[in-house]
Amino acid sequence: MAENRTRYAILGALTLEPMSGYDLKRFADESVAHFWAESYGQIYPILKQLVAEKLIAPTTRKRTGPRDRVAYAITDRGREVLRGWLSEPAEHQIGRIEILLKLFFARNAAPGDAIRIVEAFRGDYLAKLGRYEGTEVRLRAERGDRADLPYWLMTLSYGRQISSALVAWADETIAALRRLARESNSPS
Amino acid sequence: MAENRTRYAILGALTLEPMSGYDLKRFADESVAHFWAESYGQIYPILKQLVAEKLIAPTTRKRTGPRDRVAYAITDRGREVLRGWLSEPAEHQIGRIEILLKLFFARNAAPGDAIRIVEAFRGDYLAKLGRYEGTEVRLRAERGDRADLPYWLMTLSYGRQISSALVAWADETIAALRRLARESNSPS
DNA sequence: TAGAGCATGTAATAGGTTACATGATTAG
DNA sequence: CTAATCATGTAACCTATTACATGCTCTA
Repeated sequence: MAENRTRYAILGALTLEPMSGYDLKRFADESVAHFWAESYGQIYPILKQLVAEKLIAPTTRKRTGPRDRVAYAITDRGREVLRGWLSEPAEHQIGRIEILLKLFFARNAAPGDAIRIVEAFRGDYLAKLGRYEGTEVRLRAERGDRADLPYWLMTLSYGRQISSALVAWADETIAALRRLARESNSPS
Repeated sequence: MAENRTRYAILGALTLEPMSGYDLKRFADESVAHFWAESYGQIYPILKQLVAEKLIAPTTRKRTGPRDRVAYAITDRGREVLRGWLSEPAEHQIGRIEILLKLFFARNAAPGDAIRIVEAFRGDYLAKLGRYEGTEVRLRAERGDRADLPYWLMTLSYGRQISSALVAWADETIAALRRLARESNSPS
């Protein structure tokens, strides 16, 4: 069973600085959103668990906003556990890719449907590609001092390479689908 | 909420021929395994649901093996529902990519760990790449008659392109990690 | 003074995997 | 005879998302 990775995402984020549940969600949304998502429904219960296991500890409350804010800091044991996880190979998920499921059964679809779907897919990834470029520029400018920066850029590069491979695949696939449509219209 | 896609996977498979729950699992394992997985715990309950909704119907039992085997056939309503789903754009999942999470926090890891992990990752995708080539040859030979073949090849191409992009990314990333390690050992 | 953002949390639900139970038959 | 394969199913569990509740404070 895929062990709960949210725990490690939280431990990892807390190595950067102490954060509250709210902070963690914000952090996830702006930094790792392109390959990782977290929801409050996961974060808060797991924060409690981690405190019980002494992997993190609440720091003194601060009043930064309209409400008290409990920031959690990672403990030495927390760092050990994180390091342990980091030393294990990454499980690779089988991943369910919806567009491929549709394409696999596309013979049952109306003629233009498959093409439209792949075109939309292409558009999504082209847009992502643009955003990655932007993020890289911004990261280098704002976070050029961070020792973590090189690692962050590696994750961005992953996104960039996947996206451009998928745009290329979409182009090829759209061409093939058009060919198929022509052939079935005018069977020589 | 991501509507239950297993329903459509089953409906789609039953357009090829009537199948039992057992058959469906086998079919998934050998045809769409590289982008879709199904488990019995999903298949059997959903078969019942689909029967109740009249999207599929049990055919007469056959004795092909040591036990009775109930094959289900898709109904006209089932085909309609499938076509409806096929006409909608594919939702794209945010996807949680574990190796990127590890890399993102890799500054906390022991020196060689990140490199080892990316190397293992590279090996996995290189192996996949080889399997895709094999599958394509086999498919063309065994299923060259199937009208669905062109669609199936498109899903294979996706796998091939993703895999080779990821091998390239891994190469680049391993090089970058080695550079980082050298720099931290001998800070000029 | 209304609404947006801050901040924490929970309950309901969905979607899925794993492990197990059951029992027949066939191949080695 | 024993193990593997055929075949169907279920219960327990895990992970995660969504939607909601609460209530404060700052801004327009």
